[in-house]
Amino acid sequence: MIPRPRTKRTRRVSPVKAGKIADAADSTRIRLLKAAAAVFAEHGYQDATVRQICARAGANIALVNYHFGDKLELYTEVLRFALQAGPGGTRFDLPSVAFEPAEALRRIVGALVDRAFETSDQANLRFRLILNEFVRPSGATARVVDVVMRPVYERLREIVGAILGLPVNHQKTRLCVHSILGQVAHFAHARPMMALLWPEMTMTPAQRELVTEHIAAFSLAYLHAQTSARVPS
Amino acid sequence: MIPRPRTKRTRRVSPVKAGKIADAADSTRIRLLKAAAAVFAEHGYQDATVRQICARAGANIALVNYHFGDKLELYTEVLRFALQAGPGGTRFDLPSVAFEPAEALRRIVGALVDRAFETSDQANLRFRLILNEFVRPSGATARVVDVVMRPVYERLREIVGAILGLPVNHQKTRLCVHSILGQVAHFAHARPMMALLWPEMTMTPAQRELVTEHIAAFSLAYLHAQTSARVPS
DNA sequence: AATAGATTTAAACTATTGTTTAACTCCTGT
DNA sequence: ACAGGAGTTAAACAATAGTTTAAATCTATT
Repeated sequence: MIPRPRTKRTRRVSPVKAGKIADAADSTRIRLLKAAAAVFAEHGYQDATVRQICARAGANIALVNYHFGDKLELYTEVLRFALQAGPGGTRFDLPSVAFEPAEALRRIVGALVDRAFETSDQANLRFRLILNEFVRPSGATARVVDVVMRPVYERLREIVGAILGLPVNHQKTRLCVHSILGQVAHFAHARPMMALLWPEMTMTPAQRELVTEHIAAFSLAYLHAQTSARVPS
Repeated sequence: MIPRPRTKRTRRVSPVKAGKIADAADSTRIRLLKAAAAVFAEHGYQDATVRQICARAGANIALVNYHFGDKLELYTEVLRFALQAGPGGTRFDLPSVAFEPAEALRRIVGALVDRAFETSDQANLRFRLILNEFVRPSGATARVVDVVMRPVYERLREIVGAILGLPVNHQKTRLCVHSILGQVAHFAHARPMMALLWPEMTMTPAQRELVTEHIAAFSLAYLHAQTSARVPS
């Protein structure tokens, strides 16, 4: 897996990088990035193979090293490429601050759940990349967290804090945020297990909406109960 | 990874299997099982290597194939070995039916959380084996589910159903059970991510108790709210 | 003690991984 | 036209994986 460090030679960046040559040159580069995004999202960093990626991109095996140096740099580039706002799409559907907190919570949960089960969508690729990082950190985990996870986390803390009437870094605020994230991650992640325990739950669109509503209601019950019966801890 | 199917030859079982020879024979077998349980629990099925296991057991590399046929059969045997009730311990601390449902829920959550963070304990090995199956099914997933996960799942359905006043296979009952399991799995599983988002949460014993109490309270809020404001769906 | 079978060992084998090499093609600028 | 570099290719390389082999060792029974 980890070959001995040898003469690592990344592509010498062309002096005419942005010139007419760039189009044709970037073509396979982009194809590799797209293929890599799909394969990494499906299998995770460790299980995705360079050959898989190249086959999907219709490129030679050596090209990932030629264009990106090595597999990890390709992965980092995929994250940079896939995690930033797509063309015309907001970064992670962070609901506007205009919504009342409860509605904002519903929307962010809905966005996360939809995203987790949407197939073959770029937004979904993003989500799966993150989910994989959750359980199998890959050396680029810190970047994933900073770029994608933390915004969602901070936004959720604002929303939950607003409902609870507690500061965003209060212990209780954070625990609740993790409870919400945990539910979403579980439904998205434990599918092979759920298929055995609850075969009827196949996450059809209707079931997805049901799950979203459930998670929101399940979470809001506690949040609202805390609001009404306030005992400063 | 998957070598071509050749002449698969498992150990020819000795005719004097239960005789005096068995002790010495089972010795390395048991050592392999214990080492394998630890390594599989730590790294998961795919990432654990036969060489790691044998090194830990102080055994030759060929012995896992000699005694178990192949890696997957060893893993299956580890599950059979590790997942059944240990000497003098109940299977999964399923709380007695004597407790009132809310207390039973607290206890089962507490047992799961403790188990998830207890280090170097056999019960913890069990739990980690299961957690790994959650996210990276290994071909023995069905067995893990049947032997370990399903009892917890069924028990939780009884408890939640009792609080909700709904049958165990009602949709809402199942959704709530998954919300609870999801929270536990999340706190147990997303530690590398949580270390980045919430560095202070290091799951000390005190924090574990806090998390347990939180998950129970968070979940019971919804369950109790549903009980009081019943609207048949 | 001797023998037969069970167990253990070191080494090899096969497949797959990421990576590198050297030749080759193609295009561009002079 | 042609020199030169960017891009591409097939092949090989090194490391590691699980597995197998054939010989050595051990052990229990005769």
